[in-house]
Amino acid sequence: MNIFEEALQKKSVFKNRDLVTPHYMPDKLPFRENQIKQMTNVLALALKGSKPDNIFIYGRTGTGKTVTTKFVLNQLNEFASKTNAKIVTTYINCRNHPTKYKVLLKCCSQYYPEHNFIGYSAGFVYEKVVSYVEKNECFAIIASDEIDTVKDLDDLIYALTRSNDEISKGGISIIGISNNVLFKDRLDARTKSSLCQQELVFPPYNAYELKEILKQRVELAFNENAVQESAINLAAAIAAKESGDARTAVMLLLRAGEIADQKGLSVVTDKEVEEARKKVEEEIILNMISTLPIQEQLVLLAITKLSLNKRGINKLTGMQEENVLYSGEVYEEYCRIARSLKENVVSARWYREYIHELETYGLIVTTASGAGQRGQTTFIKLGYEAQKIYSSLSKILQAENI
DNA sequence: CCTCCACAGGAAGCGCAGGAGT
DNA sequence: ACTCCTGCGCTTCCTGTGGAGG
Repeated sequence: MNIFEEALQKKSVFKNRDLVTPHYMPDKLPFRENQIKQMTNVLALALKGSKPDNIFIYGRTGTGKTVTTKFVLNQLNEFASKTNAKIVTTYINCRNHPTKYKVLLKCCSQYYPEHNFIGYSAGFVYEKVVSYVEKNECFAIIASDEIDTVKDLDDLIYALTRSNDEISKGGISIIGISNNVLFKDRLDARTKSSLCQQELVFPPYNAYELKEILKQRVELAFNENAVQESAINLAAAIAAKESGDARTAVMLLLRAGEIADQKGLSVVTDKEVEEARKKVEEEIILNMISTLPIQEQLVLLAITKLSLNKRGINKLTGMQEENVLYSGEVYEEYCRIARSLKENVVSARWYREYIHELETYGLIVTTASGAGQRGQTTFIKLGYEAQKIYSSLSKILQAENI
């Protein structure tokens, strides 16, 4: 028998596996009715012929910011084309378009699909965007996901806000999406007030909500009775405890289903979810680490190596503690590693910036030294199990040929 | 009490790449 | 095609901090 024929004939717990991948966009968004209503109310102004306020959306990863926004924009487009309202919506992931210029360029490529504006000056592209809106007397809604990654955000917001003065009929509105709560406070006061005319918060899902979401997905994606109720509960409980993140919850189910398939089981139980949990956690860590610059990976490597090799003894109590490291010794270890790998070694000052970065990603936890310690230092601890980080790191560094 | 230690983190500046202006 | 400009990653230098030790 052909090996592919064999693979196709293999029984599966999935009815439609695509529906439990993170890319799938459900047509029902439970527990986001409020946010949808608020967004709809603001954007509906465009249908009545006046410019909607700018909206700023924030919430942690996996709280449904992106899907909800896309969903509302889809509905808006659908309705607008039915009623011949002049509305253009653009969705931009700013991680891939991290400057004012690139955001505007992306808008242009949608407004003028037959033209290619790459290489034109920033001013020209801006004019093109404004004149399109002006000429068509339409309302442009620009949704900028991960807006905190835009370098010259103040300029972008200012330019788009100001453009509304030049446009007599129609207007440009911005929907900014961010998962960084602190980001809002770092903004220039003017930018902040114009971007945050309307604010929307997406709170993390609790265990009950996650359970309902998972149930809905299970019905769509899995065969009937292929997932035990308790397995769903467990997946929801794990995700709720760790982050309230719907994406990890869905990933848990997906991996659990795959594990069941591998074992040739027809039902997904708690056991598979438990196994999937390890896998998903590793995937998350691997993902996070692989996007880090090499130097930060080396700092992290220094921390993991030390935590694996060393006892951590609290000098005050003399007790065997969890692997707590001193900032100084980590720096020394990092220098050794970097030198031995023939990578350049950054200064201690910059190393401290790296430590901050790593902390914001949750990969490490730092605490200021208190009494019992000579002088001022920072204690560093890993945010995840050292062994897991170590295995991810060695995979990545190997792939990079280091 | 003063001084030293072991750092934290601000300020200034430097070399570089790539984009803008001419 | 050319210079000019600007942002980025980084270094150097410096001031601040709070306990330890004399």
